[in-house]
Parts: sequence; structure tokens; C-alpha cells
Amino acid sequence: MTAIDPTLPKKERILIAAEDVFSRRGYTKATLDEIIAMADTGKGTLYKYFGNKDNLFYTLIEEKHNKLMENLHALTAEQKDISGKLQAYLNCMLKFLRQNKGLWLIVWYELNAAHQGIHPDIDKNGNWVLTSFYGDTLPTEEEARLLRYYKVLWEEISVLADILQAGQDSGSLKYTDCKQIKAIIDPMHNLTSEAIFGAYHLFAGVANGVFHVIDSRFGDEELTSIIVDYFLNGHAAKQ
Amino acid sequence: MTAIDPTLPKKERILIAAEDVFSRRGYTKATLDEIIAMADTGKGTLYKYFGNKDNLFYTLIEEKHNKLMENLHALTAEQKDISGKLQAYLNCMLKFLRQNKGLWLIVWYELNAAHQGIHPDIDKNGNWVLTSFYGDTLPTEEEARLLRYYKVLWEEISVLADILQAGQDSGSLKYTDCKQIKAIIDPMHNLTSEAIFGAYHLFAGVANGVFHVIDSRFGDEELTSIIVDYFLNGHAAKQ
Amino acid sequence: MTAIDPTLPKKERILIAAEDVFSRRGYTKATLDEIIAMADTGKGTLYKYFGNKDNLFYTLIEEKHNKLMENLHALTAEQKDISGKLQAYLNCMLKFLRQNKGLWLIVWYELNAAHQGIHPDIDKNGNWVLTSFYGDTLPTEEEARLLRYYKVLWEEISVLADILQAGQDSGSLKYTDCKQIKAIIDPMHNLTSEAIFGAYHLFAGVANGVFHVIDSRFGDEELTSIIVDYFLNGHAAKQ
Amino acid sequence: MTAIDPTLPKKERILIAAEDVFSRRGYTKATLDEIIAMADTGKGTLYKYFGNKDNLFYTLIEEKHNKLMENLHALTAEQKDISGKLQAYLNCMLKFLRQNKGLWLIVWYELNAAHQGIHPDIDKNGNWVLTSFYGDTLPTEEEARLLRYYKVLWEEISVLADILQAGQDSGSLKYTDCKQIKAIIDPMHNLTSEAIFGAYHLFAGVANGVFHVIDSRFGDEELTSIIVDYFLNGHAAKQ
DNA sequence: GATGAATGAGTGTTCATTCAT
DNA sequence: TATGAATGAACACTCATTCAT
Repeated sequence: MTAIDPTLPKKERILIAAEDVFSRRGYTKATLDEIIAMADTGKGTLYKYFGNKDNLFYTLIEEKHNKLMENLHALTAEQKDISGKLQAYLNCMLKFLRQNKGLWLIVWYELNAAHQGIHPDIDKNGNWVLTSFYGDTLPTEEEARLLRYYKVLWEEISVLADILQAGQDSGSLKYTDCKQIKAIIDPMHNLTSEAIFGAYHLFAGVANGVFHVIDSRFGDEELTSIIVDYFLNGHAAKQ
Repeated sequence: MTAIDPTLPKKERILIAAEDVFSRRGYTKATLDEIIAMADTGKGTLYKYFGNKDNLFYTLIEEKHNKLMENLHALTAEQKDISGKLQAYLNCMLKFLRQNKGLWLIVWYELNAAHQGIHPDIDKNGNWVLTSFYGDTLPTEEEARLLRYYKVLWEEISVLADILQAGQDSGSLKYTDCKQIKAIIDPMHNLTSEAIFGAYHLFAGVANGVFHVIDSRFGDEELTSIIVDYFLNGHAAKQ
Repeated sequence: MTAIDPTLPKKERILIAAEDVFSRRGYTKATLDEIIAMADTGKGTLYKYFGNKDNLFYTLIEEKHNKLMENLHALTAEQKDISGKLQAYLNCMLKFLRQNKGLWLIVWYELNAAHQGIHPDIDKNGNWVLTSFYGDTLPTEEEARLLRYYKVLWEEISVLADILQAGQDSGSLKYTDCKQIKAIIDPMHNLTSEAIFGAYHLFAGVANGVFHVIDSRFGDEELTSIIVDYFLNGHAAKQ
Repeated sequence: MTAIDPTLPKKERILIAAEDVFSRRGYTKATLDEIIAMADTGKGTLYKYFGNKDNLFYTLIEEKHNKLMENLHALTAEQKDISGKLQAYLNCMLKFLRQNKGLWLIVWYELNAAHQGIHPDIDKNGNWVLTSFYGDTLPTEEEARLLRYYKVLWEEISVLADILQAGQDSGSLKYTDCKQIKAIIDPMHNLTSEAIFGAYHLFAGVANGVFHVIDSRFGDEELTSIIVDYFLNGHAAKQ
């Protein structure tokens, strides 16, 4: 739609066009033809810079992810108490997801949830691998391709999970006593599955809130403080 | 994998095969060739009964959705207090999503979230329409196609939203006083956006819990009672 | 050029067109577009029947090869002495190569000689494998693809090599005493490398003669009897 | 693999890289990108010096061909009798082909045999032309391109054919009395087609021996003396 | 002289849909 | 009613060649 500044370098113009097209169409339905048309360049140029469709997409993701992680770490570190950390995390994430809704949906859905029965794990050597519940394995190339997206999600969630874990350790967050729960502690990351679940729960709430319902009708701070209150104190009215 | 009972009518065998293939591959990557191969029938037969790929998929969704809605209404109606209704809702939903994870992910993502900037609305005549933030319109055929999936999601969420709304009306759920909030009450459905947001929040939590983290390691009842407790009372430890 | 009989089944028309195009252009430069245009059909049809370019080509080769092998075995078996067998072999081969010059050049060159440093071998289990002088390995799929062409050539040459081997065993053919020669006897096929070399030598002569110089200017019988005479008695004039 | 001496002039480094890449990949599959990467230079440089892919390849061929022709003429001239000349020819050729297997296969196959139905001829003015059996003509540019490769092959074969022709003229080689044979004497080069055929036959044997069977397991002299013996005296055992 | 960014026609392959039987 | 042969638009990706600096 909006033309891309023709004075920009081709590489940059391709990235801008790619972000737009991927966001609107999703990964599979996005076509390189639409991207190069919008970037007003040739197919060879795209391939010269990015090699293939997936690398182009990952370049987009990686850059944004790295900046997000920096912000996430910096802003949560500034806060002392759990409530502050949670709100800092959510503020940062909310702003990010409002900007990158389409892209992050792709990472979540097309590159993660869509691969049913396949889950990332960490093997004996500390390397990430994909294991399948059904015993079938992915081609190694495809595995490597997916793994980098799992890492992106995992890193973003880990920041939150660490906050929640610290909250439980310090006694300020509830720790549900569930008989199976000990068995599913993740030894590699020292996070209880509960913390992970909690992180997912909260995170998913923000994400879905951002993705579907809320579209710039609340101020950011206002929205996140509501979420944190709900998370800590629940939705029940105090009597 | 498992062969389909060859004595079943063709139409039914196609539906069984379609459910399997769509669940494993997602909508776009599922191919009609794989479906007819599994159903051991011909392409003409599939088209005779279902007309096209989307109708086949929707037939699948509609059938399951109708049963789900019946259960949802019946089970929540049995309960008197909000806590009971919430748990009934979640129990029902959780069981359903564990069964139909792959299919419902498609409805959420591929047929909903993937269409960025396009939102369902209700026009002056009370009809559902799709409006685009960017001003461009979908072909009417495509619009009709998407709309029915939006309705599916909406109806499922509405049950929860109604519970939450009743909770707010009766004073048992908090009602955040937010200055913009009055403006975004949805007059057609008498739901505050807050209720909608809350429904999404909770729902997303269940969904994501089901989709990603929890895989039959918790008993259903156990899990939903934890969720409801968190929802009502929050995660903060009581002192 | 010449239109293909439009009453023929599509599959047959594709094969006819493919033979023409592959023969004229070679494997790599032949395009499926040209083939379907000549066959007056669609790309989907081609892929329905043959799956991919290589399978289309191999279908062509396999059919012709099988018929050739039948003829080669039958005609050489009819003859008693080595001279008769050689001439029978050559007659058959000559006729075949005159018909299928282009196709068999592809098998020789593009699918065999072009893979420098890669040679077919037989492993401990009696299976064909490709081994590389340089230690690098082919992707298994590519290996399987090439192997079937090596087998084609090997089988055709083996018939001749067996004749030559029998000639040496019976004392009617010279057996060069070469110090290294014992070491390179091929144990799997009980052929001395000398026999193989001789077969190649003779065979290559026919092939190249057919391919490049002789174009239907000699009668078949006439030509092959000259070749066999040269092979047995040499080119030197008797004094 | 092995890095190219960076102190060499760019032009020379491109030729070294080109020889390596063409030899390993064949003409069509060789890419200029791989060549410039190995030569550590830019594409512009390659085009500055060589104009296009084919000129680059031909430069390689021409240089080697010229040296080969010098050697071929010198070494065969040194010998007096036909047996000595043949062995000198083969020794020289064998050594050359062992070095330049990949390159010369390209000339034979990709630039010669692959063009089915197209044959070099000499017109009334004594110029080489390409004539097609099918009546269609090549673009003149393409014709000129191919012609120079035909000449290369022809010159190399002619040396051998001349030896054979001399052998027939002097009575030391058999001259098959074949009724059509007078008609196909090539008046321009004073070679009987028989001589040509014999040259091809022998030559092809060397070539194929070198290409496929013999890989440095025989000493050169040893191998060529076997071939010459076979050629002159045949494979039949003397009684 | 040397460069390398930019190009776009061309290639193998996929798959929803049609329609004659 | 049931079929499956036929289709062709669409897609990711390749690579020789050009040309401004």
C-alpha cells in the first residue's frame, strides 16, 4: 500500500516489505513476489541478501527479538519487587506485541503450535533438540530451522518465568501443592512447571488480549496495571 | 495411520479422514489428496458432498461446535454460583480442546488471527460484517467464508463472557473503573469490553495451557480448579 | 516438430515427447515445459504419472533397457562360439544405440561420467553403493537416483564382459599377463578387470562409432562383422 | 579446496578456478559464482577478461588444446613405424586425458554429442558449417560457438586418422573392402571413413579406459602398449 | 583496472478444482 | 452415485549477464 522510501538501500526495503507482507498474510501465504513488488526490486536481490524465504523471515524476527530481550532484561532489572517486575515485563511486551502482532503470531502458531506432537527439549549435551511424541523425526535441516524459533519464544518466556519463580521462592506467590508437580520440574532451567505454566498463562493472556480484543483503546500503563492486579489478586471482588 | 472402517458411508469416511489430516497438517498444508487417500475414495466424491476444501473443513467444525455449545450451556446452567459455572465451563472446554487441539488452532490462527487488520463487526441491520482497518474490502465470498468461523469463536467465548458479566453485575467480580471503558461497551451483546477481555484472558490461558504446556499430566478437575482459584483469588500468597 | 498422435493416451504422449526432448537437449537442458507443450497436455498430468523429472526420464530408460537386455541375452545365447556371440551382441547393441543414441548418451555422460570421483561399488551385503575418492558423500536420495543408472550400464556391459571372460577361460582370447592385474580381479562378479577393460574398450568403440561417425551408411551386419574382425584379429595386415 | 596463490594476476586465478569448477561440475552445472569465489575476485573482472561463460571455458580449452597438438605432432613425428606412432599418440593422449578428463568430457558430450542431429560439415568454400538432419538451423552465434569445439576434437582425431591412413596406404594396416566405402571418402581431408572410424574406435577406447576403468593402476607405457597390441593384432589368442 | 549490487527470465514442483463418464 | 484424469495458475529458487562506480 504505502510506498517504501525509494532512497533506502534495497536490503532495507526488502525487510520493510517483508515485515508488511508476512504480518498481513502469515508465513505460508506470504509470497516473495509480493515482497519484491512492494520493495520494488528483483528476486535475485532478495536471494542475494537472504538466501531463502525462511532466512528472510528469521532475519526479521531475530533483529526484533534481540532488541526486545535487551529491553526486557533492562526494564525488569530496574524494578525491585515482583509487582514492579511483572508490570515492567508486561509494559515492554505489550508495546512490542502491539507493534509486531502479525510476526509473533507466525512464530507462535505456524512455527510452533502447528507442529503437533513435536516439542523442543534439551539433550544430555545441553543442546536443543526436537522430540516427537509419535517417534517420527524431522529432517535435520527442518529441525534446525524450527529450533531457532522455539529458542526465541523460550527466551522471551523465560524472563517472565524467572520472575515468577523468584516470587514463589520468596513466598510472595502461591505455590500450588500438586502431587505430580515435583516430577515435572525442569532441571535444566530450575523452573518448576508451575512457574512455566504461570508464565504461559499470564503471557497468553497479554498476548491474546493484545492480539484480538484490545487495540489501542487503553493506555499501556493502565492496561498492564489492571492485568498485574488481576494476576496477583484475582478477579473476585473483596468483601 | 489407522485404517478407516470401510463399511462406513463415503461421506462419513471423508469427514474422519479430514479431521485427521487437518489436525496434523493445519488448513493450508492439508491436501485433499491425502484426505481421499485415507478415506479410500475419489476426488469427485469429496466434491460431490462438500463442494470445496473450505466447506469440508467447516462441516467438521460446525458439527463439533454445535455439540460443544450444547454441553457448554447445559453444564454451566446446572451450576448456581459463579465459581461453579466457571469451573464447569473450563472443564468442558478443556476436555474439548484436548480432543480438538489441532482443529481449533486452525480456526484461531489461520482463519482468524492471520487476517490482520480485519475485524468482525455488527452493522446497523444486526448482521455480522468484516471491516478492515486499512479500508480495503474482502471479496464477499471470502468475507462470508471467514465470518462463519468468527461466529464459532464468538459463540464459545460468549458463554464465558456472560458468566463474567453476571459476576460483575451481581458484585462478585471486580469491575475496574476505567474512564474509557464505558465507551466500548458492546451494545449489541450487553457485554462490557472488560468482560470480553477477561473471557479472552481466561480462555487464552486454558487454551495455551492445553496447547503447549499441559499434556495430560494433570487431571482435568485438578487443573481447572487451580485455574479458577487463580482467576478468582490471584497468584499472590495470602499472609 | 512432428505432432504426436492426439488419440493416444496422455501418458504415452508424454513419454513420446519426453524421449524426443531429452534426446535432443540432454537431461539438464530438457525442460518439462517443452515436453508438455509437445505432448499437448498440462504439467499436472505429467506429475500425476511420473512424479518428477527424473522418474519420467528413468521410466523411458527402464523400459528400453529391459527390452534390450532380453534381446541381448536371447541373441547371444543362440550363438555357440565367441565370434558369433560377439557379433550377436554388437548387432543388437548397434541397432539399439542407433535408435537411442541421445538417451544413452545421457546415461553415460550426465548421470555417470559427470560425477567425477564417484564410483559404484558393491558392499559387504552385496548392495550397490557409491563411493567417492574424495571422501565426500552424496545425499542418500541422490545416491539412489544415480545408482539405478549405473546398474543399467553395468548390466549391459556385463553381458559382453561375460562373453569375453568365457573367451579367456576357454583360451580363445588373449590374457595379458600384467603384474598388477591379479589384484584387481573383481571378486563379486568373477570378471577379471581385463575382461571389463576389454568390454569397455570394444563397447566404447561401438558406441562412439555409432554416436559420431557412422550414420546408417553401413549395413548393420556389415559393420559389426568388421568390428568383430578388428577386435579378434586386429588391424594389422597379414603378410 | 586448495587456495589459489593470491599473488597471481586475476586473469590467471580465474582460469585456475574455472578449470577446477568446470572439471568437477560440467559446463552447465558450473556457476560463475563458484568460480569467482574460488578465484577471490569479482564478477565484473571475470566479464572484463572473458566476456561470457563460454569464452571463459573456450580459453581454457584452447590453451590446453594448442599444447596438446604441439606434443602430438612432435612425438608422433619422432617415430618411424606405425606401431611407434600409435604408441606415441596414445601415450601423449593418455597422459593428457588423465589430466583433463573432466574438461574433455564436456567438449565431447555437452558441446558435441548433446546436439543431436547437428553435424559439422565443410561447405563449398571450405568453411566449416553445422548442418541439421532435421532442417532447422542454429542461430549463427550459437553455431560459431559450437564450431570451435568441433574443430578441437577434429584436429585431435585427425592426427590419429592420418597415422591410420598412412598405415593403410603403405599396406601395413588392413583395408576393408566395403562396397560403399569409396563413396564416403572425405575429399577435403583425404581420410577414408574407415580411417576415421578406426581412429574413433581406438580413441574412444583410450578415452573410456581412462575415464571409467583404469585409474592409475597401470603404468602409462604398460597400458598403451597393451592397447596398441590389441589394436594391431587383435584379442584372439594365437595358436 | 576492478568491482559487486541488481536483475528477471526461466525451472521444477504443488494442489484445488473441473468435468466427462 | 461415484469416479479420477486432466488442468494451469502459483510458488520458491537459480544464475548468466549488465552497468554504475
